[in-house]
Amino acid sequence: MSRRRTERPTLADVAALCGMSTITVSRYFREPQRVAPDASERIRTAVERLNYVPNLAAGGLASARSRVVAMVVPNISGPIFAPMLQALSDGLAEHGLQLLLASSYFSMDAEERAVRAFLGWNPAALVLTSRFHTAATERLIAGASQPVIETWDLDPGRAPYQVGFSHRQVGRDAARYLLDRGHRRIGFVHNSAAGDLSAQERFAGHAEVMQAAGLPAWGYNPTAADPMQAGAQALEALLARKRQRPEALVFANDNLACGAILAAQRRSLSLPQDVAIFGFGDYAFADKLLPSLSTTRPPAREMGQAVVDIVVRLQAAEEGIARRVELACEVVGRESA
Amino acid sequence: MSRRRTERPTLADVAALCGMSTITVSRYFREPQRVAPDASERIRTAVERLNYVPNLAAGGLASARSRVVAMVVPNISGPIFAPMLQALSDGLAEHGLQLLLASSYFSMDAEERAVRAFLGWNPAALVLTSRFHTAATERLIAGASQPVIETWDLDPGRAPYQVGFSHRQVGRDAARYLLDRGHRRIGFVHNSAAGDLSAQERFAGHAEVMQAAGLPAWGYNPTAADPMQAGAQALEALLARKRQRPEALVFANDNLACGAILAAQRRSLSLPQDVAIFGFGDYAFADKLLPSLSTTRPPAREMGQAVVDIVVRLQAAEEGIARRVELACEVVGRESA
DNA sequence: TTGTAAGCGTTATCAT
DNA sequence: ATGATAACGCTTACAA
Repeated sequence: MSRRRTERPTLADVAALCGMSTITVSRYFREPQRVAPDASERIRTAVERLNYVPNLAAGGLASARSRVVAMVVPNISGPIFAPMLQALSDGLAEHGLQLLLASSYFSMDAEERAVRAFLGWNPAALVLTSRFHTAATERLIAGASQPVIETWDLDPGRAPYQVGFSHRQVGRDAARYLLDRGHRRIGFVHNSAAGDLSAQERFAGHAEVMQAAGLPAWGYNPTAADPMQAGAQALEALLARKRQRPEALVFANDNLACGAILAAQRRSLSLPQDVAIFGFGDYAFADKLLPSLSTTRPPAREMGQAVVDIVVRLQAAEEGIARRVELACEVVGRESA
Repeated sequence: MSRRRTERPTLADVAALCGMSTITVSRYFREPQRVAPDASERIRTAVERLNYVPNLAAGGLASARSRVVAMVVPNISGPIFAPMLQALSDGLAEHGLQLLLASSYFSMDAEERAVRAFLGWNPAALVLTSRFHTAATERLIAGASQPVIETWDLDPGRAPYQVGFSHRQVGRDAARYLLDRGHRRIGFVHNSAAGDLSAQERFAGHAEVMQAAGLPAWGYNPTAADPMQAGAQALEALLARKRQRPEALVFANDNLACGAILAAQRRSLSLPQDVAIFGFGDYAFADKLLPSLSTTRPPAREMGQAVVDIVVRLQAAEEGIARRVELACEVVGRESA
């Protein structure tokens, strides 16, 4: 008995219409060069006539492969990951691949749920952000037959493919940039959002350079949940200090730094004279602030493209794909530091 | 002969491990209340032991339904659509649905390709941006058995579900806002990116109100491809006019308006005295500029939530789901106008 | 270059 | 409450 619930034509309908077997029509889509020109032409016509759209669930089931790439990002709407997503989505589309997306809000549990659901699709690849996951996620990706690609971070010790940069190096470079400009009392403002382990890596790099220069490394923890408010809070609190008033501040990200710049505007401070401000991320607003924000630009688009490259080469079953792609960040010196 | 290409456990493996049939295990996932408590418990243990992940392609094939919602947006990384995507993705995740995403760059052909690919997944719903599509896309969605939801626009004449707002009304409201503030020579700066038909709707609303007030409606077409540069170009050109120098400018979007504000900063103009600036979109940087940008906030998150609501009710086969959800935009008066 | 047969892992249907 | 069986629409393996 037929269980067809849609009127959608199938491969069999196309095959019947042009008097060929289903497998030939199937080949027409997957390996066109193996189908004779006149057969191709007849198939093309039939496909058009019926407005045939291949059922990808059926294809995925039969081949145990799919043309989707699944990615989990902390958030979609933020200025951080969007450029990478765009590059990823565009690059995948060029190769006939599609993007399945979920956001984790820096919650490893949410990431785990997303990974679990995604693996059910047999994705061509599973792309994650950062290298910190729950134990269950680790188990899932270790047992997965799909390739896993971690982004925004690097860790030579790990098994998955990695496309990223060194957060520690970002911290080092920012500290050196400020030291080179003569600052000595340099503070680091942490992200009030917990779970941003990469930001802690950046602080580690910062601290490393400070200590090598014989200077104290210290961080400030704002309590405000909203990043802009947290940045403002940090600025107010630190400039109010009688002793050890900082000359420069590195913020865990541009949102925090932006909050500080706006707070400085309101208080009519002049930056960077009163205090130099340095961020991370080079968000879209960084060059629009007054003063414009000095920050570090992560290789967002480049990471997206590198992921596409890996996926495409995996699809083609190429050999010798590099397991680790290290990309460089760029210090963008503007007015605020 | 077995064609299994992965070691991944299947429903049959779980069933074998706990001595039940596959269908019972299948029910455990889909209709838990129909499985006896002790059976449930045994299944739960087996699932955990094997780290079982359901094959969604198989499920989708068998049921002709899937737990994915496919969406095509003009772009992912822009400040415009990201908040809606975030709300959509989050809302879907709460209901165990996933988001398949593609960007069209305002190209109807790219949209068509994406729609074609997406329909192959039998998505629970297909979500599009705007109501302008190629003829082939129209044919595809007309013939699709999946529900189609159009967003960011409204058109009573169309068949798909719609969740949006009136761009024409946005144009009207902006013009009235500026008229109320005493401006009379008000210009409209078009988007240099072609294909943004919604922006032309906003201009139509603008023109309507201007003409009703007995004032001329006119638009300026910048040529620079980059929106920020286009905005700057428009400001320079229009303020250089000897006669009919505008008192206020409505920009097709906040990017253009931002370009104008930064250009004004460089020229040390004082806004809104020299010229009032009004945007559209309420992008993340709008309140961070100096002066902060007056603009219209579209109901981005609300649209995402409304789409989720429709999808969930469709999944539950509810009756009487509204085919058109009209949401309101909000004029956000700040410093620039 | 094309075709046949079997199977991918799940769910709908019907039966008990 | 549970199960047997037959699809779902496609691709693999092998054959011709």
